[in-house]
Amino acid sequence: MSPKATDARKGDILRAIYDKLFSTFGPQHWWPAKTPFEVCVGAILVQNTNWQNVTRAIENLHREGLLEFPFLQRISRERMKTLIRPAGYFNVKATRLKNFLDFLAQNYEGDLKGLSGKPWPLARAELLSVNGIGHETADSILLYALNKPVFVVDAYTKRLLLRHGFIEEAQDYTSMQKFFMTHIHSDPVVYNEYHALIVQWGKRVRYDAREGKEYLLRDRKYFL
DNA sequence: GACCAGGCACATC
DNA sequence: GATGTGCATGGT
Repeated sequence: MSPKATDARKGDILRAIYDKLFSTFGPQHWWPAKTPFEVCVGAILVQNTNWQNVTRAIENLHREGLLEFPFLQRISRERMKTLIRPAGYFNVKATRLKNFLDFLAQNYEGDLKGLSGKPWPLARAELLSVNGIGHETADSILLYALNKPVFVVDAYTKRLLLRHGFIEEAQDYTSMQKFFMTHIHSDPVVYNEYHALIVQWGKRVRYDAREGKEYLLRDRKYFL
């Protein structure tokens, strides 16, 4: 894309990519969780880890009946570590989960509705103040647990923006998020689907430098 | 055995 | 402010 592409043009391309991804991969039905609380737990456990490992940890918690705030909040750090072990980084993630649970307990009596009732920029700032919750985790919670119109940026998102020439070099999280949120109308349903589709894109699509095109891993057909 | 996967905080310069 | 490093499991 030419650096001089107008903002309107960039928006058009961004929407065209969405359409192509949706027609290729279909609705993603994110977040794969039963409750908003489970989304929060998953959002912390998935940090720098593949989702399959997280599902093992979630299953452990579910089997023990711990996927509800009052029960999870009560268990020891050691038991937490044992149960979430398959998600990797279990020492740091146990601490981060505890930090999040303490935050919920101290400010909202363990009820996500209290957090959800606040304007999302405020809720976002509060989440970011929790040690172990960074931009992506906070935004995943806001979008996928609380249904707020916040775009989630991840490593795949950055790759897509670079690949398609929307940006020329890596930019910080906030600017990449702003890019999507200024070009795609504010809608949690669309933001939900777009981010999930970008993750599919990252997993299922590779770049052929010789052809300068992308192809689907499943059949090597060219794509985008 | 190397590399990767839906980050984040902290140390160091 | 930029860059480097530790954290850990399970699949390919």
